[in-house]
Amino acid sequence: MTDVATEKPRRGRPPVSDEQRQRQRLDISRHAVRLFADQGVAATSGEQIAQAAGVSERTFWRYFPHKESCVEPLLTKMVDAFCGVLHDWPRELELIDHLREAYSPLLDAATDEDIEAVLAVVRLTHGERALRAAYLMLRERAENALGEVLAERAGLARDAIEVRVQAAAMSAVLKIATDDVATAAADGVTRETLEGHREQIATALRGLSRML
Amino acid sequence: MTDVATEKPRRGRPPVSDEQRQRQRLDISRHAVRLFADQGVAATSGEQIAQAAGVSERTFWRYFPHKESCVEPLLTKMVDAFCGVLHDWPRELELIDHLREAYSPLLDAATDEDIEAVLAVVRLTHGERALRAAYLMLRERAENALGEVLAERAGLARDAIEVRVQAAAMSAVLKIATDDVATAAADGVTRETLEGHREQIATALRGLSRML
DNA sequence: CATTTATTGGCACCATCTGCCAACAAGCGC
DNA sequence: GCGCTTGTTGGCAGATGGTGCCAATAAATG
Repeated sequence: MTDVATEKPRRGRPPVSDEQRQRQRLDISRHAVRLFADQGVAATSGEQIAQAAGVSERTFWRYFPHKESCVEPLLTKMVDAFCGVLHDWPRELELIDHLREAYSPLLDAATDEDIEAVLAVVRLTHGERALRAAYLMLRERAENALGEVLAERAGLARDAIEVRVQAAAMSAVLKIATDDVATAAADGVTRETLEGHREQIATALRGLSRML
Repeated sequence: MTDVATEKPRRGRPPVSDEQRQRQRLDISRHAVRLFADQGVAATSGEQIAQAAGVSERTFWRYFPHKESCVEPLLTKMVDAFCGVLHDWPRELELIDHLREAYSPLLDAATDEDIEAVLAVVRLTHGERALRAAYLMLRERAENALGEVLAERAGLARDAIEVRVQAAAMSAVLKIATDDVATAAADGVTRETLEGHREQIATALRGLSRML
């Protein structure tokens, strides 16, 4: 009776592992994004995505509550990686210096194709309302993670006004930098454009501090 | 042949004026928001909104491309008012000082019911994904307007990085302040809660500058 | 009143997404 | 292997979101 796990003999088929599920979602996500980029979101039906990913339409809708949320797994992967870097941000370093050190592994963690796909999505969000909405909501999640890191660093409560404001401001900076890189990489991603993201962030951060 | 207007004798029924159309949209908007607040967005059908507003479902869908965009007229009214205040921001004043002077008329321009409705929408956006998306897109429009004001003040191009970053940061501050006021006014709006918005903004702006 | 143009409402239609259920897959003890 | 239990899948029906098309009507002009 001490261990909760022993109380359940666990009969029957076990549920699929969470990672398994995530990988499945990610796989579908890649197919969906390719279709979105090729023919637009509106012109891509759920049936089409399901077929491309090799699942029935029904299970597709089980994996994704809305069509637009197909972009989520791909984007979250990046956002999570970035949040990880953020989390290791040592107290004594400026953010930009920390990024200079820790940014490259972030890029190596993903395949070039995935990075390309993510940037394609970011570009798509400028014309596709539905995607824009999904994108913005994801950025809010990132802002939240950023808020927690900042709160811990400053020794303040997560909901302190300074923490929230600074998280929002930095998040905005990151958004702009990302947007710039995405448009710059419109035709073909080179290692330089990606490394440029860091410096883009640096420039933007400077622009922020100059406003007093 | 010199005047374009004289070339067209204009026969047949004239198109409804733009303001007329806006007023119609605003009217429907009010009905929709009430329903949204009462029973949630998902539980409110387009048919229901149309019926409440006294138009056919078909024309309802003509006025609003998506269900969620029903909140737009009500929100834009506020955003536009705010942008107007921003536009009159004299070069020599700090933003917060300008707001202290010009903020009250903004509140008087709308009925208490509309203000209440707007705040209700802002609160709703925390739980209703669809509304959140619409809300965020509207905020982007506001950020854009802010960017133009800032660009003019600073004598810089609209797409200069400093301008964009500062607009984004200030927009984020405004968002947080608005959120706080909306939750604070959860049960009943008093004049104080609304005037408090100004000071909320002031506090937030201070929090921003403290980040260096 | 006839003509012209704009808006409206009704209908058919496709796409999105959900509930329900039968089929099947994957573990367990025997 | 066979049952038993549980989780996932796919198919089908159905509600809702949203669009195109067309007839009816409204508002102007002469």
